[in-house]
Amino acid sequence: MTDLTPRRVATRPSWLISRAYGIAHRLLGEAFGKAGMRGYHYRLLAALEEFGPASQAALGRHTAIDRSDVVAALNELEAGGLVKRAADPADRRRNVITLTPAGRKGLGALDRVVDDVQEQLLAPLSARERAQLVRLLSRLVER
Amino acid sequence: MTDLTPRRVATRPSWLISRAYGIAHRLLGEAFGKAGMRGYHYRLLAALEEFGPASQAALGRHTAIDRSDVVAALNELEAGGLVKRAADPADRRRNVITLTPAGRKGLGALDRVVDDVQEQLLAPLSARERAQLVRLLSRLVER
DNA sequence: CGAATCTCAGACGGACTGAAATGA
DNA sequence: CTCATTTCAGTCAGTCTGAGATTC
Repeated sequence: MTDLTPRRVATRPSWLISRAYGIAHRLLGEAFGKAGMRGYHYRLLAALEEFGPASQAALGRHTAIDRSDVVAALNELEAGGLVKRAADPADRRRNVITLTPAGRKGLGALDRVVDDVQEQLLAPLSARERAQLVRLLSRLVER
Repeated sequence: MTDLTPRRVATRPSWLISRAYGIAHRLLGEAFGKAGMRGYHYRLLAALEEFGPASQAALGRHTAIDRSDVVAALNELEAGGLVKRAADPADRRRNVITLTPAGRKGLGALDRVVDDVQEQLLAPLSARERAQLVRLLSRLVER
């Protein structure tokens, strides 16, 4: 595969990033799938844990998930008992989303799943090289 | 945006790779769009230049583009006069695709477009750091 | 016969848009 | 009246699947 793609393509940094993304995306998809979840669920749970109960719109901003997709993913999380929806008494347009104890536990389990994926993803690199890669990518990404 | 996303997400290597991919994808899309092209066109032209005239199936393998999408992209390239389709006399199931002189010129122009994007993408890094990043990503990707 | 090639039509999941309903 | 929020329906581009026709 790699040796088949044209050299002018295969050597470009943007191509390497695309391939790395493809690998990460596949690993994450498989790992979340085995846990009956998707990335959206993890990001939403993580935002709730870090920022506390929030409206759906706020969750959308924290996670960069589209407002429509926040609705759908929360429906699923709520059906699984991982979050609770409640009307905000202070502003009745809002639903306040709260992490349940089960949600907190589920988040912990997903943390381990995600850590596993990082390990697989970075397997070819030493600890020193991993730190270097993270440093470089952080600079690339924070512009 | 970055400072809003949950820390457990934002610090993970797979997330950094996703963000880098997002940036690269956007820059490439915009740049190709201005040239009236898409990534598929570039990859097909590059494969033709590097490997010589080829069947559509072979092009699909070299570029990892789906058989159906190869058909569509070649239709567009042919309409623009960048490639020529001809029946293979040795195996009449095949179309042999050939780069035209205009196609070779177009590929050169796209090379410059793509190089521009690399420059924008890597702008935050020094030459030394860019080489380091490429080295690390290559290791990550060739497993 | 089975296998490969080209082509088209349609499917399919992910991301986004528009608009309605509600309320600040 | 304007703006924000929640929700649903529908769109849209990118990718892949199925099936048919042809040829090996």
